[in-house]
Amino acid sequence: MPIDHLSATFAALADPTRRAILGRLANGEATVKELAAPFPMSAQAVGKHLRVLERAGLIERRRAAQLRPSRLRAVALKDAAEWLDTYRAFWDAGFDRMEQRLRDDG
Amino acid sequence: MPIDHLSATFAALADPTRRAILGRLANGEATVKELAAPFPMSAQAVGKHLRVLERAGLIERRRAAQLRPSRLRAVALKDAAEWLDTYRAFWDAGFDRMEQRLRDDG
DNA sequence: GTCTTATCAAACCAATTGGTTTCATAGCAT
DNA sequence: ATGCTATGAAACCAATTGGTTTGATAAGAC
Repeated sequence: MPIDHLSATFAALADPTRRAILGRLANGEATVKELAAPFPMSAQAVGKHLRVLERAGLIERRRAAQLRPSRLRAVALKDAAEWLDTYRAFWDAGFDRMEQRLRDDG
Repeated sequence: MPIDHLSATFAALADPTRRAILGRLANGEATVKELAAPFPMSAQAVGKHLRVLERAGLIERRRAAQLRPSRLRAVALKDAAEWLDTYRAFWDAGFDRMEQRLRDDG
């Protein structure tokens, strides 16, 4: 298990089910059962995905009666986005290597 | 193994060694041995990381004598960055849920 | 030609992942 | 009280991961 925050974030995003869950939570809170509905898997499996997302800081969960609604913590995506942003200049200008960029700038 | 491109990309980025390799390649081509030097692991282990990066489209490799220099393909990060960008508005404005954002906009 | 270097490939291993099933528990409904 | 519903927890399993070691191969160096 990766101990650094960035690795945990990217690992959490490396699963289409988890990305879909985040997409659903962008519309607001949802319970485990609601989140599981679209997927061909048990609610327990979705519960495991939620735990991965929670450990990565990407969601928060609260207690409401016997329900455990999750909600998005989008700010946890910030570091990942910033890491990628350091490479944006490379592909935006069609350069894959910094040396090329420096050469053409000079 | 995830078949979708986005999952493969995020999975490739979910390892600090691989992110460091990409950082090194931002300065230009490097051989397996050069890339392995900073890490406390065998060149074979780094070779495996390179294969992961290659399958994700994040690097390209060529043959030069007995060397196999790798170079960055930054454009392969574009989709991942765009996925994250769809959430940027959430944390930029301090909102974690779209419903809040819509409510405040209205 | 022989040696050395750089790399890949394969076998192996422990730990992790992503799913299942089963059981336990908490709380609403009747 | 009794039962149903939502969820968590644990045991289990197959596949994957990230490393190792060993052996093969390809190409430059002497």
